[in-house]
Amino acid sequence: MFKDVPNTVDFVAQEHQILDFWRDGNVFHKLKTLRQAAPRWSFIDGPITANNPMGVHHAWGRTYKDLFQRFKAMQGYQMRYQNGFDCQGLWIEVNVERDMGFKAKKDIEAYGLDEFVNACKRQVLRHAATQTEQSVRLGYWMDWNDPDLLRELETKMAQDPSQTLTVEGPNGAVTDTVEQLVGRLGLPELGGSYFTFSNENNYTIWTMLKKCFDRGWIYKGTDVMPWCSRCDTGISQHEIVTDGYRELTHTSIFLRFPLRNRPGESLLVWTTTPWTLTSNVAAAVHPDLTYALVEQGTDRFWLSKGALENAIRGDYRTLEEKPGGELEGWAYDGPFDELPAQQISGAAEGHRVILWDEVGEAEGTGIVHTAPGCGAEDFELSKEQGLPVIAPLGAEGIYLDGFDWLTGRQVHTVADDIFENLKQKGIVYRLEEYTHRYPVCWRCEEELVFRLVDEWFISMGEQLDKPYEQVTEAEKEQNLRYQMMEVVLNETKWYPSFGLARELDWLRNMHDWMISKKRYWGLALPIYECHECAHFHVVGSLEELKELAVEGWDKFEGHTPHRPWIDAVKIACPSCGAAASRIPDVGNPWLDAGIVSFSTMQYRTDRDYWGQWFPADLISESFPGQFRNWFYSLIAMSTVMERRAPFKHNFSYATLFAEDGRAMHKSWGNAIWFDDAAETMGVDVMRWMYCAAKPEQNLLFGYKHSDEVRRQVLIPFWNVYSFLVTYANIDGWRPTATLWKDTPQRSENLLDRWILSRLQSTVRSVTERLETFSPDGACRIVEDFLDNLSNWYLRRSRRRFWKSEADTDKAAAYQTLYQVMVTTSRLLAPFVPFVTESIFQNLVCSVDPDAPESVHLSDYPAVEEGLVDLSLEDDMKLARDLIGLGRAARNQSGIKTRQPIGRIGIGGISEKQQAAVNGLAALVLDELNVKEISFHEGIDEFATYTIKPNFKLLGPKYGRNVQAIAKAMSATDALDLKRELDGSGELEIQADGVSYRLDRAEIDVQSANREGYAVEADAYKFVALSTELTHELILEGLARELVNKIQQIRKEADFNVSDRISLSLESTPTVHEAFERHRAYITHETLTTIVVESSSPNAFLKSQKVNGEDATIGVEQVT
RNA sequence: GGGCUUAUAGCUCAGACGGUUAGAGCGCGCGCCUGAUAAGCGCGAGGUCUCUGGUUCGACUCCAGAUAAGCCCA
Repeated sequence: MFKDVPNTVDFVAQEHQILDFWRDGNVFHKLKTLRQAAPRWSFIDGPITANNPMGVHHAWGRTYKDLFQRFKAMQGYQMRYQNGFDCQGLWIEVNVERDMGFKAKKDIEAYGLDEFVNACKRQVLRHAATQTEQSVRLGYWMDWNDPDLLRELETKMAQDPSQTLTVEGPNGAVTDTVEQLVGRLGLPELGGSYFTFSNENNYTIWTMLKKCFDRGWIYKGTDVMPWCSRCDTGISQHEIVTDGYRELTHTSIFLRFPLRNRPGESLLVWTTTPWTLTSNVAAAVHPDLTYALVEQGTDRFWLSKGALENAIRGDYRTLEEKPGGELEGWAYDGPFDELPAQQISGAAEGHRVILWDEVGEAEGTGIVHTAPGCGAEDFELSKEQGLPVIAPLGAEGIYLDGFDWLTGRQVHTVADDIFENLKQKGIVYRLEEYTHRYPVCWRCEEELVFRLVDEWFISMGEQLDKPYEQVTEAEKEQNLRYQMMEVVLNETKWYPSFGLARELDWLRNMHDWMISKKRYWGLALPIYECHECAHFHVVGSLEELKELAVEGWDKFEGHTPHRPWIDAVKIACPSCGAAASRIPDVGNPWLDAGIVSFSTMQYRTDRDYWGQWFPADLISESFPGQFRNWFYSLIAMSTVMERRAPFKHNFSYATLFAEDGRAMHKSWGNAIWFDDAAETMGVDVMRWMYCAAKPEQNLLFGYKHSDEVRRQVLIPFWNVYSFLVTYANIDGWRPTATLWKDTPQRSENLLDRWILSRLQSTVRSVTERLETFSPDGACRIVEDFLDNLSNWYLRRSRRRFWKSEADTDKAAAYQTLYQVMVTTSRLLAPFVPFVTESIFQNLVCSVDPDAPESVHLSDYPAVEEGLVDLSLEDDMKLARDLIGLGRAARNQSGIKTRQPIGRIGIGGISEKQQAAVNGLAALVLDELNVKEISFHEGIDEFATYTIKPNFKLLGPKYGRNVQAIAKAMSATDALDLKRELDGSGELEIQADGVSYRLDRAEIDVQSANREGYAVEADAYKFVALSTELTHELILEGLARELVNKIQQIRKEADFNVSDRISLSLESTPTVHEAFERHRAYITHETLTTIVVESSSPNAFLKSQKVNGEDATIGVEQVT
């Protein structure tokens, strides 16, 4: 006996049972053992930030990762199964700051850097534990750490990081301090997920930076960049995440810059950032725009003609016009010339009009206030034009010395006072509220300002003014940019394919990579600056550091390479020998993630091992953002290290939204937490939603969608399984132990042969789709197959299972359905690992003691070519099409399916197809409830025709003349054409004076209309049913109706399906005639053993209409 | 301003290689089935396949341009 399978199932509860089964049976480790000598398939996981619980959007990506890994495992490959956690950087810091209630960097310093860094590590461990548990819940098979161990480490880190602890690793016990154990997580001796805060990850980045340094690609640059004054750090181009802008309203100001040599005249200037006016050095105009001098009261302004309407309020008079070019060099009084910073820099003295092509007049005044210390474009301009640079802001957005009353003030607090100051100076024209998209800090939402800073960069190579194809080898040799493009073009494939174009676009245009950040928790950049000789040196390894160290080594030793411990070490400057300190900056976190194709695969310690796994066969992440983030950093670092691409295939996918089409947002009430989704929908359902989604399109995720998937995919699948087990148990049918993997025997039954062929075709297509990274295509194919299985094979086969005698046909039905279900479970195991496991356990493991103990330890099904019968699949398709047409005809005529019909006529199909229909006639007759089928050449008996050319054949043959032929055909009576065609087998058509001979195949004959028949037709074939009902047919219809009614009454009376009954019937003579004529049939179908004249008082009685005739039916159980 | 993507039924989406009745699910209407049944099946209504040009005998499909939306960059 199989374990009973109810037709309703709690998928969620079942998933928990399966999880227990996998865990208790160590099934994942058995899989690794099973494949340990197999060929390798390399997947590199993009690290998930261990900063929050996992979201349903993460589950999308993780489902893909698991899908491909499970698929490849069943195909017989070994894998590394290493998950990754992203651990360092500002996003971790920000959350820890928030938890601790810190407002600014000085709070961190007051708290103590060592404690803060420790807290960051603990935060990572905590969330890594949670995300691990959630991933396991999803069914994501990876070499996971024990979450309890991660929590234990977190606790012990809080107690005392220097205490010693022993933990079990894959190759035995490892003893070390807690701090070092945490620093060694993910390394071979400890196993489990990799953590980007690991010592190995950090030191491998050092190796990479050293290579850059040796090539002269690392430099310290001065730049004006977006700055968050709260985080007190620059926001690099590479890390502004998707929504780094907000719609914000600021008070903008129109003000006058009085011209020094044109008394009474001013430039009218506009800005939305009044704090930058302190640092004005020039005013830019477009050389080709027209500028006007307008008079308003006693004021005279210059501004661009196109900006007049927008800028000027009230009446004015235009006095004069000049092209912008003629304004060049005009000197003016700046708004803050009294400030020491203006005086010392020479800006106050030198204010003048400059020309700039980027000036526009769509907003503002067409004259752009230029402050090179406060804006990136302005800074560029200052370099071109030799303008002084005034940098007003220091750390935390505080005005520096030289700004008088502003010095010491915070930039976000000064706007009103600046307006007041300018009003007193009498140069304000007007203020205006202005709404625009303004950059904000992607972590804390603080409005960004632009600040002149020193940061460290990796040079990405000059952008050459020519297409990639024309870049020479010699140029490439020196240029990381083109080396990256080269490896990407030559060695990688992208899914969806447009990913390649997007990555190349980024590579072509990317700026140098800013790798420094003035923060605390992250990679310690191994850059040592000598204050004696200004030389800087990059240290490439721990060993080199030790060798060069001149002080502080004792304070660092035993710690992970993080601040503050690493900062204690000073080295001897390789140039002058003086003691040099590490720059205090930490690294950009994409360095951490980008190095993992080296750091996690023992690049530094076991180059052979690394070579076996590099490059990855696959990486997979969500594409928004990653083209310039992880994909980019991975490629950049791999190119620096080896000038090779880090992966062969990149499968990426879009963004997950809520069902309302908007981003999920807690405050909008449309967010769904992973845990809730998993326990409500079940993860198999979620996984199917993810797999079936088109990866290049955004996925709308929600409960409505999940209900649909459950109803349309999982429940039908489960119901077929439930049906099989239920009847197998009733019949005592048992498969032989090896039946699940035996080649199916040839069944005499066409349905069996058909479904087995369909199964093979499905196996073939699904495998192809998975091999080409098209899971959505695979899902569509599977859904089609499940529909075939459930709504055709099983529906048509039901009676084969019910019949009481155990004949060969019944055995064939059981064997077939059994083998189909087992193979389908294996086929779907990578997609929906839980339900398929449940089915496999019951159908296979309970029978065959030698079977793999899990479906996931079995092999992926291979196509059994011998079972493929494409012509049978075509024939069945034809039969189903005809049945569809027949049903449509019934619908049209209003004759329900229970009413038998004498004959249907079928036409428009070839003789071969007729033979096929004859072969499947029993099916067609039964489905349509008709007595016989007749075939017809033409439809004239049932309807009229339309005749059209077969465009597909005639188009290539006659070209444009096809249209003329079509016209000529439609002008002729279709019946005449049909007769001619039937007579001679061909058709002669005169069109535009030319005569064409068309044979049968070149003509489409289509039907329409009806006359006493109900006819339905598609492009070439038709089904006509005779609507005439003989007395015999009517009686038979009544009989079937009676069976139906009696069955319903049985159900209303709450009888069991196997209860025998006595029956009474009181009705019209016609109904009694029908009953007598079909008595055997009716009593057999309804399990009636006694027919009584009048019912006993205990009988269940019901009066109703039966096909319009009054009838009272009584039923009673017979004991 | 540049790169990439998307535009098909009320909604969510399918529609290699261009072929003349453009499909599914949901929703809606009608019907069927009832030994998978708090399911299932069928039929129907509903679409100028965003617009404009072009290529072609023929364009939802290919090309160009426009419009709108999204992502990225400037």
